[in-house]
Amino acid sequence: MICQDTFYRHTVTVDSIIFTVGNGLRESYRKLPEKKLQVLLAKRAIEPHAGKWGFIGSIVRDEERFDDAIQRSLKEKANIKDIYLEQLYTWGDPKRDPRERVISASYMGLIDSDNIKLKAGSSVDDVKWFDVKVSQEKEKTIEKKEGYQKTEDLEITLTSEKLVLTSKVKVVKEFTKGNWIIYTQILKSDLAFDHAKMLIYALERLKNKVEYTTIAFNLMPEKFTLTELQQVYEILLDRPLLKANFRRKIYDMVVETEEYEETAGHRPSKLFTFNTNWQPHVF
Amino acid sequence: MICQDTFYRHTVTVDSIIFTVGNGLRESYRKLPEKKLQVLLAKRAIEPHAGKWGFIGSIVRDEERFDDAIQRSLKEKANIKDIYLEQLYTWGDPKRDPRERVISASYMGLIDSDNIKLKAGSSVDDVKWFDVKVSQEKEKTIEKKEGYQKTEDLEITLTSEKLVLTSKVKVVKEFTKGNWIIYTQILKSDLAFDHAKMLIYALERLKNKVEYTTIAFNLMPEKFTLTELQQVYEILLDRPLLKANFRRKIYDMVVETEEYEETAGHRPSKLFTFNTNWQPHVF
DNA sequence: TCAAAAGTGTTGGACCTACACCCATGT
DNA sequence: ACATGGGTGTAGGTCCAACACTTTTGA
Repeated sequence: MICQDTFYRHTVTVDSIIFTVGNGLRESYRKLPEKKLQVLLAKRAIEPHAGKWGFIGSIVRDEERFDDAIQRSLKEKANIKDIYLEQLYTWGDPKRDPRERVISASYMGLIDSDNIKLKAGSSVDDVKWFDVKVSQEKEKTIEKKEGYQKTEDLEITLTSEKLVLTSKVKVVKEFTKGNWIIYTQILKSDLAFDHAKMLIYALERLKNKVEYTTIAFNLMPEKFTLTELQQVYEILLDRPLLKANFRRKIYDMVVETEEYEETAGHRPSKLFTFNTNWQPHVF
Repeated sequence: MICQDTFYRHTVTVDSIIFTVGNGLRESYRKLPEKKLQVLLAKRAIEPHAGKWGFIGSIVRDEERFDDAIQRSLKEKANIKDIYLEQLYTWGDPKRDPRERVISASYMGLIDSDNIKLKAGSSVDDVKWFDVKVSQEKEKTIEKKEGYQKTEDLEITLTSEKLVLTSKVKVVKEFTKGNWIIYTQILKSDLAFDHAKMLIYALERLKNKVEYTTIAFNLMPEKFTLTELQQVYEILLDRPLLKANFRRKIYDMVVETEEYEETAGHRPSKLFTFNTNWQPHVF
């Protein structure tokens, strides 16, 4: 049995879920452009799922570190270099790839898309930013003996110009004896593999981390206005924030510059940068 | 190149880092027993690292889900069944196994050790709870251009009766542009593989999760006193808590029973159970 | 009687929420 | 003039840390 075990070998990939916040339309000369959450997808040129859109990833080669595989795939396939990434979760379901078992370690990255010139590379036909919209279709909470269970049907809509990809995912969150157990099931998806699941998972983590870290700053350009920063927070948290309170909260994390945004229709706003001396309160 | 990639195959394992809180000595008839954090280790019967102590794990078989592999290995090797586990991190360094590349998905579990009868099973010579002590030997913070860097030398001491295992680990935490990047390096370790790294990582996560979840309840028996619960929190957080404040904080999460602890030397304390109707404030 | 722990009440401060208000700009 | 966003002040409430105090028990 010991010797047998040494024969089990698996294909392992890394996949990156890259988010950015893009500008929408400017309604009038007075109004600021709307911001919107976007995710990077590539159109697969190779089987399986050739022609479908999915996250950028790659098979991990012999003697290749995960980090190297991730950075290599992003460079080769989309022309993205040296970005902040963090490991999210490793997906091990034997059936997640239709042909053979493939284990995938997923990573999340956040970038300012204005700093990046996307370019489709090897084994992908196209790379694009897709606007992300998740809406809850149904929701049900039932009491259980030791806790309760919440079922949500989510519809994910990803749009890029005329392209629209939709997925439906059922999320069952069970709270038993103090622990969350979460099952996710894809009901229908235009995305490759189980990437709809990965997206839901990444969005959840993103929301959580925005609250108690400074990851949101990865989405900002070098210099930004406080309203821009607030818009980014609002989009990530998916709720409106009060200006005065938001500013007090992030006061220590930013430093003002001497520059102003030359806008139109209203008072110009000061530009800020990230305060590199800022320290989180707890280590 | 596409065809080439399909040939890369890797051995994948799952490893479980199981914590419990055990009782120490009772100094006098009046005093309560000291509590101490413990971690489960097995003495490896097979190569590589035969004879060394390490976490319980197993190679993931064909068509086997990660969860199944974890639960199987715990049952086969230590006689532990159906416990709460959560995925921690996947370690992909090509050199982490001395013989061939092995990728490991690590899981963290918390149990009440009194509910478990440990029994060494296949491919392990022994399984034991080890008291965990981590002490900081050196610490240095240096300012960098965009942030700062903190270096810690940690000494990990794991003890079980007469057995003492020590490890020294250097942790470099870099805070750059709002992101934590953490490198860990094992200087010296009595544990198998990179398990010292895994332990440090798990302890960090454990501390964080105790603050904003109810995982600590996994360490408690069905019925417990509030002081016992507080002791568990104190050990996990590694700092003393004030009784009155602690009780107000966990007030909603517990329900009192009619029973009392028959103690000695002081006023008997009421026994509580976890409140299964308790809901975290934010979903 | 007394050491140890069980258990509760109070106070001041930090922080958060909500809202109100004034300022500066381009058309 | 005015719509729009820039920017700041304040009042009220909640939560938390720190401390003080009373109660109950077994030896």
